[in-house]
Amino acid sequence: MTPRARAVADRLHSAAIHLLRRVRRHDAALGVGPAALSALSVLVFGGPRSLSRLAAAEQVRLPTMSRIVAGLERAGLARREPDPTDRRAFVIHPTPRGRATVRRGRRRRVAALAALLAPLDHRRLAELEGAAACVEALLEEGRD
Amino acid sequence: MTPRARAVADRLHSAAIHLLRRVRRHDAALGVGPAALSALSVLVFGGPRSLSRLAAAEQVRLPTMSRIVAGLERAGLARREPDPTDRRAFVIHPTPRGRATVRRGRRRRVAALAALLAPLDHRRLAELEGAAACVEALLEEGRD
DNA sequence: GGCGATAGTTAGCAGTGCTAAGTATATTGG
DNA sequence: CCAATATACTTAGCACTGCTAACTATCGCC
Repeated sequence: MTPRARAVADRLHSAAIHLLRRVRRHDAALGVGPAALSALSVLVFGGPRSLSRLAAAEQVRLPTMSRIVAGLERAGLARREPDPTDRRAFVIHPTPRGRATVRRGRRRRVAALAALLAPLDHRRLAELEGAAACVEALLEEGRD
Repeated sequence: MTPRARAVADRLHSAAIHLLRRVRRHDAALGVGPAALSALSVLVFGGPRSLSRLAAAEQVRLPTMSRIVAGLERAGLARREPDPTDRRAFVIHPTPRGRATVRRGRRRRVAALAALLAPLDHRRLAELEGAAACVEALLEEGRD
């Protein structure tokens, strides 16, 4: 373990915490919590899936995701269909309202970050995007 | 607002959420919540300060930070000294145990991220560090 | 001295994480 | 084929962390 990796890990952690705190207020205006919004995004962009698979994608335990999906249903943002191949399971789908909510949240978030990203040139933007993609890829493959 | 910025904002948001969920479990072993740990880190690395200034640094409201600091005190990780220049205010200091806890959390976090960052070459590491620094700098100057 | 601003607390709510324990269905081994 | 085990999900209950509203105490200024 190099001091280099230590420093990078610390900075990533800190930057992630502060970035999320910044956007949190704007997401709050949607009336949907951050975890619910993130799960809904997965359904919209990654496609419908079972509760278990959604929980795995979000790195959260089953009961947590169960409650989140119950909230999404209550809010009319997702619905569950029976899984024809397994009567224990459901397939969770986003509703049209759910899709609209994800789009709206995305717009708000972008508006909030616009002021931040504005001063960056293309090279800098590309670096940020590359870094984010890199982190996501590492998390994906390093799935314990 | 370019589609480019939209895409970058989305990826940053998603990467931040998933990165934090990954490290959360390891931080849980400390017996200190993530917000408390982050506040304590600020005290350790950024120096003692008042509740208000700590809340501002963490982008959190006063009552939230008040409760967090109360918890840190109860756990023996921080203590408050009266501010000699203002009898309404306190200066929050980390205790030796608080410093040790931050160090331990840092070690655990690094161990957790080590497996992720291991496959990266120096160029990639530098890119991640640059991106994190960039985000922090933007958040700092864009302080509303 | 008094008035508005600032530092902090308390109470109470919502959201999100967890484990433990229970139900229902699937799968597997004898 | 039936019993044991494993899996999908729910419910209950706890902890942490965000918020606003309402309060107290002090500060700074006229």
